[in-house]
Parts: sequence; structure tokens; C-alpha cells
Amino acid sequence: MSSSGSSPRKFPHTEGNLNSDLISFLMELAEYENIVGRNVFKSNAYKTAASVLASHPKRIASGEEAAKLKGIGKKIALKIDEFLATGKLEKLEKIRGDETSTALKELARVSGVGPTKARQLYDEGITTIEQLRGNPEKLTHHQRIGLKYLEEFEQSIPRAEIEALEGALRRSLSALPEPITLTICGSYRRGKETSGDIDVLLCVKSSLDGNATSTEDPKTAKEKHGKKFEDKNLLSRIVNLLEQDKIVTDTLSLGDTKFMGVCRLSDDTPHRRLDIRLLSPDQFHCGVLYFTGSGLFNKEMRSVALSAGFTLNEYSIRPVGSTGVAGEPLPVTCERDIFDYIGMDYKEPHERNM
DNA sequence: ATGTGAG
DNA sequence: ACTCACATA
Repeated sequence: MSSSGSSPRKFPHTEGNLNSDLISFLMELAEYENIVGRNVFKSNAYKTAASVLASHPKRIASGEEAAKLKGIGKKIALKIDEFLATGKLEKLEKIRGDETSTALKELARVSGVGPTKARQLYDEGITTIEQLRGNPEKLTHHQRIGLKYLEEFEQSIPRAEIEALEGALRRSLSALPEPITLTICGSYRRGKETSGDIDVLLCVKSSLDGNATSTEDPKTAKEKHGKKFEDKNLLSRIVNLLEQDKIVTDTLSLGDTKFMGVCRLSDDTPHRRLDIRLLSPDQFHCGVLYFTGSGLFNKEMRSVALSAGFTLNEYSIRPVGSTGVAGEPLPVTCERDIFDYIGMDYKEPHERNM
């Protein structure tokens, strides 16, 4: 899920939370440390603190109370005290008034512009989106597209639009010679009413490996398990098709397994960020699980997997031997299989919103 | 190869 | 944490 922009979706599910005011000042500090301070560790510390508060069931009444939670230390506790006492944070007020900070943040709204590029531009005297528009030669292809659709990408996508797009994608893909399964993941699959982007998983029903765990000798099995496909051009063929059908309008990047780009449902809807991933059949369910998220849910599930003696990633679930070495991928026929392996109750996608 | 960025 | 794709060198 993209995280750029100052839209409501910048601070995931902050609205309505008991501690939403604390969460949002922590997220603002996290953004500052990332983009301006270029200190990923501090930034992550603030993000962790924010997410701890987000899943805390009670309103925090003091820094001391907050400091009892794992992930919140003395420094953050002090800031919470200051905020609770005065309704603001001196540090944050300074940051908001600082022209360098505001400029860097503004520039980083553009997809493809991160902390480093923002600083570069700033050093060259570019401080606004306006000025950026006047100097497109300073930008890569990705960044130019990000700039072109800046405002559109910051608008969240109504569920109904994604439903319609799903239909359009299926119609378009039905022109291919090989049957392809399509699943839209991300917050859409978790039942959210709006999403930030569209995350599509595709899987070819290849005649070759309908049964991934059988009679063939291990060597060929291993070769097939690699990420590459026999048909290296399949994804670009798919993208071409979607371009012809006026669904895909721009490409940010295109590899053998991953497309990142832009799509549009119709002339009177905004341009939207679209990601497509091509998975092999034996990876499909682990992929769907992983890309459905949420990120926090994945983290939790991976740690449950670990304590049950398995390692879980977007491609496979594997047993971890007593030596700590991961074994061969286990057969998986649906998402539920993965929950079963690690002894976790099955969670419907809409129950994975943490 | 290495760094940047997205997810 | 990890992977993919890109730009640059």
C-alpha cells in the first residue's frame, strides 16, 4: 500500500481510536525523522510507539502509563506528558514552522521521491511542487509519472470502483490463450470501503505444474520453483493487453514477476496506482495471504509460525528443523492450510485488519 | 555493483 | 525483513 501524500489514509486507522491524537503526533514525528532527519531507526521507533497505542484498548492518561507498554520508552513518554498537558508539542511546532522541513515533506509527496532525492532537489533550489513541474528534467520516469498524477494518487479509491475494475481486468485477461486466476488483495480483500491503491495477484494455471509435489526428480522441481517463468514475456503481454483496453495508462516499472503502474477505470474516474504480481501456482496461496495483509497481521502471523516451528514468507511455508535450517516448502491448497500448519484459527480477510 | 524507492 | 525493479556508474 502506498504511503505518500497527506490524504486521510496517511495515518492508517487512526480515526475513532481512543488515542488518535497521540498516534497522529507520533506519526508526524516518524515522518519527520524519515524524510528530514533521514534516521530510519528513530522513525521506526515512533511508528512502533504509534502502533502500540493503536492497539491499546484504553485511553492513555499519562506518559508513565504509556511507558509500561512495550515499544514506548522514556523519551516518548515525556512527549506524551507534554502533549497531554499542553495540547501540543514544542518540537513539532518548530518542525511545522521550519521551511526546510515543509519543503522536503512537500517534495516527498511525489511517488518515487524519497528522503535522498528530496534533499538533492532542495539543495538545487527546488522547494515546491510548482518548481518541480518547471524542471521535469531533474526527475526519473517514475518520478515524472508520480508528479503528473500527484493529486489523483492522493485520493482514496471507493470499493465500488475496484469492483468495477476487477470486472474490466477479467474481461481483458480473458483474451489470453491461457487461463489466469485473478485476486485483488490488500485492504480491498479485507473488506475496506476505500483503498489507497490496487494490488492484483495473477496466477497461470500452467499445465506443467498442477501438482507441485510429486513424481518429478528434485532437480527439475527446484528449477521450476525459481521465480522465473518459462514465458518471460507473459507479464508484458498482459500489460500490453491492459494498455490496449485502456485500463493501464502508464508503467512505473515492469519485470518478469512484478508490474507497478497506473490504471484508470474510465474517463471520469481518477488515475489509480496499480500493482500486478505474477505468481506460480505453488506460491499462489502464500502470496494471497501475504499481500492481503495487513502488514501488522502478517508480522504477528509470522511470529506465530516461528514459535510453531515454521517459517513463512510470500512464497512458501517451510518447517524449521532443530538445527534452525528451513526445510522444503509444504504443500498448500488454500489459505486455510497455512493457518492449519501453524495451529492458528482461520481468520477471514476482514478479521485481519490489525 | 551500489544506492534508492516502493511495497 | 525481504524482494523487485530502476538508475547510475
